[in-house]
Amino acid sequence: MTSDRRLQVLGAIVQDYVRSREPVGSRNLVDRHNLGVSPATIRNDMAALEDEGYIAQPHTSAGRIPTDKGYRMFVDQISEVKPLSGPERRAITELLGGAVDLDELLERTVRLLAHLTQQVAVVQYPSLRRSALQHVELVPTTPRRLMVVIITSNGRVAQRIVESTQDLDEVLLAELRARINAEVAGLGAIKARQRLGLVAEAFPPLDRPLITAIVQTIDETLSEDVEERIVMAGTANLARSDLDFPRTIGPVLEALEEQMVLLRLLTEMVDDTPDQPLAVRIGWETHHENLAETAVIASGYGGQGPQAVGQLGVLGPTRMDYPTTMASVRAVARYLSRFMNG
Amino acid sequence: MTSDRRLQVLGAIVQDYVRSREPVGSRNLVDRHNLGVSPATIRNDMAALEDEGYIAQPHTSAGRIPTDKGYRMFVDQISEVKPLSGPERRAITELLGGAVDLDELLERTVRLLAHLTQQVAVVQYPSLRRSALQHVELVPTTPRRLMVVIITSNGRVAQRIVESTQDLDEVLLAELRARINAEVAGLGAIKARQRLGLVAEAFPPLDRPLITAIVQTIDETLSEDVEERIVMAGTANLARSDLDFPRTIGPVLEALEEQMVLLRLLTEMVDDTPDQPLAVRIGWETHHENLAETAVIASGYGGQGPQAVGQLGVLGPTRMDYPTTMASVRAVARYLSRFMNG
DNA sequence: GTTGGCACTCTAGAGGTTGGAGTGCTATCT
DNA sequence: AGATAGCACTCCAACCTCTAGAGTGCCAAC
Repeated sequence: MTSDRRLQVLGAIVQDYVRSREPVGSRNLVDRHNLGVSPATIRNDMAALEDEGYIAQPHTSAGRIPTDKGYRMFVDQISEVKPLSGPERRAITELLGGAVDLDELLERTVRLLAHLTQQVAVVQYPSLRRSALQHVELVPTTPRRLMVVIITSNGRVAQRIVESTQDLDEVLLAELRARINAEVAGLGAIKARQRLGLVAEAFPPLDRPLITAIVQTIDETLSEDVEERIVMAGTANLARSDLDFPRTIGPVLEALEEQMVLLRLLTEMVDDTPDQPLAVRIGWETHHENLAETAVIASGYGGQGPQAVGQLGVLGPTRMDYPTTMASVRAVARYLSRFMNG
Repeated sequence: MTSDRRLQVLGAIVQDYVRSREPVGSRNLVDRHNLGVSPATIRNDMAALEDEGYIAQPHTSAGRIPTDKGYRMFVDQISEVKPLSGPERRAITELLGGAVDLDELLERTVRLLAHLTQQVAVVQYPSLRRSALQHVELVPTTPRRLMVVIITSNGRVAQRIVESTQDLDEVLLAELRARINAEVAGLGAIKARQRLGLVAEAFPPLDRPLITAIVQTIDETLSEDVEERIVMAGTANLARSDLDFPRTIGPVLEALEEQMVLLRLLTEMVDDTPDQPLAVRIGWETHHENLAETAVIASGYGGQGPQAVGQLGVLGPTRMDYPTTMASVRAVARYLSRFMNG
């Protein structure tokens, strides 16, 4: 990639292809974008771009379409992400501000994102591992069964059942509850787990088994992957783009059902580029066969880079409007961060 | 519908069409099912069936396909639902038995159902309105903010935030918590709501505003539709059948995103036929344009008929294997009931 | 490095044709 | 009266063939 104009040509091809969904030829290109040169010149550039692997032709004597590598170059070229319009921002503020609890906030966020981008949107619940604890509650539900409720400062609530071998003592529970909360309230999960180990020592040996069980349950809950959850919206948008890539919708839906795959992908993505606010994976870059023709745009929220408490993003065909979609993802991530406590 | 053989013919048409996905003609029919009569005779029966609206032809000189009315007749004809095989039952028991909390139980259930039927599966969370309360917890999260956590006997946990105008008094909260639980624990939501009104009276007027707010929040949570939730799985199965009804997948996905629509449909269905264990809606019977070519099979779980605590079901093309699917839905509903406490 | 010209390639779409599956009807048989 | 064989008719789906048009690559000229 040397010439400056070639970049321009690549960008034009991407834009036109995204618009028209059809291979774009040299004549059309000079007509729509005033490049100031003749089709023949463009053809030379195109040949060069094809040699370098940025574009390809479906068949001889058809126009060119961008390759994954071409999209990648295009995306990397995007420097400034354009902000949303005033009314859009106001609408978002109003929508997200009206949410009454975390579930609703995330539900509204994911719908908003799907609506803005016209793609499939995904939002991960705040990871317990990276959240700060607000409160731990011990609720006896039967004489020998206890529900441990963990509440984070960003509003997430997790529950676990603990079975006891002996009848539960209300006084002991109250003391334990106070102790645990004094120890861990306000702390991040990692520090909290360290502190939890000390709690048992303050109690008589007779009570240790129960306390250890409880502490261990909390510890597991704070560390395990099982607690990771995601919400999704906009799958109907897949069917819209179905018209052009009909064979792909099945695999994509399959991938969406594999929540673990999605979660891993999202975290990987943002971890790989900790300094960038937005992470983009295009086609094979997802390393997932079912997503070979899909692009993913993701961002952390509720904290900068590695401190992000969760991820959100959008999946769509590689042939998507990257600038606009990236703008939406970034904006929604910011608004979600703002509206989430802690 | 008079002749006995005509019913047989209708059934044969339904079966063949479900298998082959192609209009079925008279010759093929007599070949595959040994009806003991000639094609010409069948043609007469088919003409009659068409007059009565049970079957139709896509175009003149094509075979017949069942109409919604035809499927309906076929389904109503199914008397005994065949049980699952031994290994299947064992696998289900093992799978559902391994769930550690309600979220996981429902998640596993919906995946199981999707897998068994190869369709889209839907499971509604136990409705708070029809669940028995187990415990209400009041957790102060900031000096003036309170989280009300409601736990039902079937393991559902709902939370709500209550803001107070004055600093919260720990002693008062303890008393209130004890009082509320003494009043409502073990009761169904309806009775609990009645009892809740009495709680405030036992406290000094000064504390009434806060208590009223709390009680009202609980009351709302127990009554509101907003708390209804569903989980879904198997949307990828839509793409499989996509090959034959490609235009329909979009609308269906849209309908699936409208969770309210689904919820209403499920409840309506089971309410309409309170005595039947299974409810079936075929095509237009759903009264929903997007589901015009979709059939829904639903069942309540966790209680007989109107006492069911929630619904579960399956959506698929009207051209589906009703007997098998119905068997799966019924079986899964039973197993879920069994594995859910309360 | 750019451009015009030109021969070449390939696809998508428009007719045109045909085989086969299916129907409805009528006359006949039981 | 119901069942059947025969027959003429219909219509789709599949297969050809053909062509127009868009696009390319390359070469010679600017």
